[in-house]
This record gives sequence, structure tokens and C-alpha cells, in this order.
Amino acid sequence: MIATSEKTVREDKHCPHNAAINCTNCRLSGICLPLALEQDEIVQLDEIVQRGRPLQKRQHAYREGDTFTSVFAVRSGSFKAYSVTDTGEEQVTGFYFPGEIMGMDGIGQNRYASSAQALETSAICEIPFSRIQELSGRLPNMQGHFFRLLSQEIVEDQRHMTLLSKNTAEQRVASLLISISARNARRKLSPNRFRLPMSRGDIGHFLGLTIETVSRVFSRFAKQGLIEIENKDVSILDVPALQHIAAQED
Amino acid sequence: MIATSEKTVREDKHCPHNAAINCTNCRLSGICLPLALEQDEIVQLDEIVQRGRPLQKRQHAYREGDTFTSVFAVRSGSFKAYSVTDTGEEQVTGFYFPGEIMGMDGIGQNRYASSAQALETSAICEIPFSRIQELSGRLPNMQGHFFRLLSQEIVEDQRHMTLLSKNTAEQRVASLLISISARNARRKLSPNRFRLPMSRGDIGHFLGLTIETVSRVFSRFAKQGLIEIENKDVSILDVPALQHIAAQED
DNA sequence: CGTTCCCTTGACCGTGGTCAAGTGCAGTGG
DNA sequence: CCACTGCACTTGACCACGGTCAAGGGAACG
Repeated sequence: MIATSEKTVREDKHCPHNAAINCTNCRLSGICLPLALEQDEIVQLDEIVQRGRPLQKRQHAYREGDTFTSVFAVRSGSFKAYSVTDTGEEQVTGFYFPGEIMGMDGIGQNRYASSAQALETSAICEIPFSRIQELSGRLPNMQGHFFRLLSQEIVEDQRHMTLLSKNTAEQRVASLLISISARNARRKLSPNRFRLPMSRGDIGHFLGLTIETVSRVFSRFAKQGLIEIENKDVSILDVPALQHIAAQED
Repeated sequence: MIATSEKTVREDKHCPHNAAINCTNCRLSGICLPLALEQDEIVQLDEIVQRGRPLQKRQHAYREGDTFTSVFAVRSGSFKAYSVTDTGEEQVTGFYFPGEIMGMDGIGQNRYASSAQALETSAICEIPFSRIQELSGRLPNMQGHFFRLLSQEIVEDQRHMTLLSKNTAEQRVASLLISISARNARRKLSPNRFRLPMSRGDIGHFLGLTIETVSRVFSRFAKQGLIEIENKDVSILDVPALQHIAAQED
């Protein structure tokens, strides 16, 4: 019995979808919420984190307009956050990968300002915001970390505003590739070979481009030998060149 | 002596640039930080707020890259927040009017991600962030209000992302006019007649348009009888029509 | 194995950017 | 008081990037 139980635990550590994981043993603790917390504080955080079953592709973690209750940490898989304009067009406001926190746009109005949809089978940790507030009142580290998280989202959104208002199609696509590559590196995955979990349409709706333009830019990059792309699998062949393009030099 | 002092106090109430005002008697208390606080909590906030001399046009409240210490409430006048791209172009990330809080983009990295420049003679309240954190630890209202403020900035930035990625030049300009009009209304100023404190260039750098396009759209709106515009003085003649355009209906 | 959706590619077009010239207002100095 | 300078804004002519429309191919799902 004991042996079986131990085996189960060991399996947990290897299966990122498994719910029987906690913040202390989660391999994302170095980049996720626990980042700024002491060991005993992480234990307290752990007690309020709810880990549900994995979400299938296209399922939502929350939807635009829903009453805000929780923020969510991505444990495995990936999400897009998007809102729908008056004319029914979709604006993707961000992509979320493991260790990243989504749903913070709901705090201000007590309802989510965007929807979060799984781009593939994904697992999330739900963290009720009322508990975060309560915990933040007691743990200055927690409060500070959350202020920082919110502020960083602002900074990222403002960078994206700049991207949308100043950059060409090629610069936008290059920036996204560099960004995903860097986030993979942070999770100790290959920064040069990865699978894009989102569709061309999602990319377009994120970058302010049409699906056709995204496709054309990928083709052009491939023709120039900067990347290899086969459907959703990308290899970045010339990182410096892409960075050069993304940094809008010239 | 006493009479003189009383006279001074009375003048304070009428001159928005004057520093001898506190959060309790400030006529912006209904829309500024005190919004969510109890009377005795406002007194505590008041103790940490620093009120300096007015800033002249073109002076900065803080600069991109400066070490982050404080957030700022605009007391009078107006500001633009902007950052400079690698290629030296300016991206205006927001305009700030009395009662609004700026500088929150500095929390995450401990340095300001943008610069805040006065568009006219303006007064600000400086609020050291360390004191806000300390106060937030003690006053749940304060913590909650700050979480909300940060979140609302995220939501606004995401709306602006949508504007930049989906809307035409006319929709962008109409949106800005409607936004300024609404913020004026909140401060009990005329929503139909006001002076634009920022230049055409600032507007362009905010809306992702060139100065020429901004100018052309203003001219077109005037020709259509939607607005009257003479230099920086605008009269909105047909609010519904502008709202209609801004809402990207057709 | 078939249907459907996603993606690619091509031809054409339009919005807004670029370049350039001109106007008018503000501030300065004679 | 007016002339001079300079900057902000306006307006026009032209152009290019990316959007639109259309057709066809190929992967993924049932």
C-alpha cells in the first residue's frame, strides 16, 4: 500500500497534468507565484490553491463578463486571452504558458474583461482572489509580489501597444517568435525548436494582422532561411537575425 | 494673523495648484485614491502624500528608467506618459488628468517604464510606494483599492491595444475625443467644449497615427459638422455621431 | 475515407504613411 | 509696435504595406 502510494506520488512529479502536486514540489515554483515567497509562506499559499481536472482544447478557464473570483496559474499547456469587439472581431490580448498568471484583468470591475481559452489540453491552478487579499494582508512578500505581477502585466501591455502602433508585420511576427522562444528558455525547454500551440488566426488577432499576412511572413522568413516552419512546428535557425528584425533596427 | 491664515486656507480651496490642500478637503477625493477609503483611513493616506510645487509645461514627474519610488496623483493640469522605442520614436501610453494615478508601471521592475511629462502647468501629489505597501498591509480597503487601480490600468491598456489593432484613423480619433469628454464630465467640466492640452503629435503617438492623419481627421470631422476645432479648442457638436464612429459600428 | 477547417498563395485595392509646400500663431528682439 | 524666427499645424500629391477577395491544397478529426 505504502509502496503504491509512493509510486503515485512519483508519477505526479512527472505528469504535469496531474492534480496531486503542490506549490512546494511543483517544478514551476521558480517562475510562478511562489517565486517571492519563503518556504512557510508557500505552504500557506498552497492551502488556498485549487487544482482541478485538466481542461481540454477550446475549453475556457473563465469568460469575459463572468463574475471575477479567482486568478489562474497555468500549470501545463497554454491559453489565449481574448475579448470580442462590438463588431464581433476577436482581439487576443495575450498568450499564457506554464508558470504565468492570468485573470488579473478581472479585479478592477469584479468581472473578467477577457476570456481565457485552452489552446491544447492544459492544467491550471485556481487561486481565489479573496484568499489572496487575505494572505496579502498578512504576508508583505505576497502583497509585494502581487503588486509586481499586476504592474508587469501593465508594462507588457504597453510594450504590446507600442508593437501594434509602430511595428511592421515582420517585426511583429519576429517579436512573437522571440518572446515564445525566451519563455521556453525560462522553462528549460528548447528556445530553437517548439510547437506553436495557437492558430495563425490567433497570432493575427494578437499581432493586429490578418491570417494571410501572418502566413506570408512565415513563408518569407522560411525562404530567407531564418526559420523552418511546418504547420505549427517551428525551428528558429537564425536567432540574431530575428532579434534584429524584432528590435526594429532599420 | 489668524485672519490672514484663514484667508490663505480659503484661497487654497480655490487654487488647484496650491499645495496646502489635503485629501479630505480636495475636491477630487471622489475620483482619486481616497475613493474607497473611510474618513479615518483618508487621514492616514493624507499623512504620506507629498505635495510639491507645480510643474511647468514640459517638466517631468518621473522619467523612464528612473528608480521607482512613488506613484503620482494628478491634482491639476495634465500629463502624457510615453516611452521611447529603440529607433527613437515616441509611444504615448496614456494621458492623465486630475484625479488619475500615474507611475504604476514602475512597481514591477523597480524603475519607471515610461516618462510622465506635464502638458501644461500642473500639480501632483507624490505618494511613496513603500508607504502605500505599509498602509495596504494594515488597511484592506487600501490594498483592495490599489489592486483595483492596477487592474483597471490593465483593462484600459488592453482596450487601447484593441483600438490600435482594429480601428481606423477616424475611430481612433473619435474614441479619444469621447474619452476626454467623459473624463471631463466626471470632473464636472463641460463634456462638449474643452481645450486639448496635448499636441497633434502627442495624439498621433498615442493613437498610432501620423500627425498628418490626425490633422486630416480633425478637418474631416469639422467639415462634417461633428466638431468645431480651432487649434487646441474643441467643441463637440454631435456626440452621438462621434460615439457611433468610436464604437466602430460600420 | 470523407468532410471540414486551417493554411497558403496570388491578384488587386485602399487606408494611412511619406514627402513636400504653405499657413498661421507665439514668442523675441529691434 | 512691428519684423523676424520658429514651431505647430494644415493640405496636397503620391506611394506602399498590409487588407480583401478568391482559389486551391493539405492536415486533422470523426
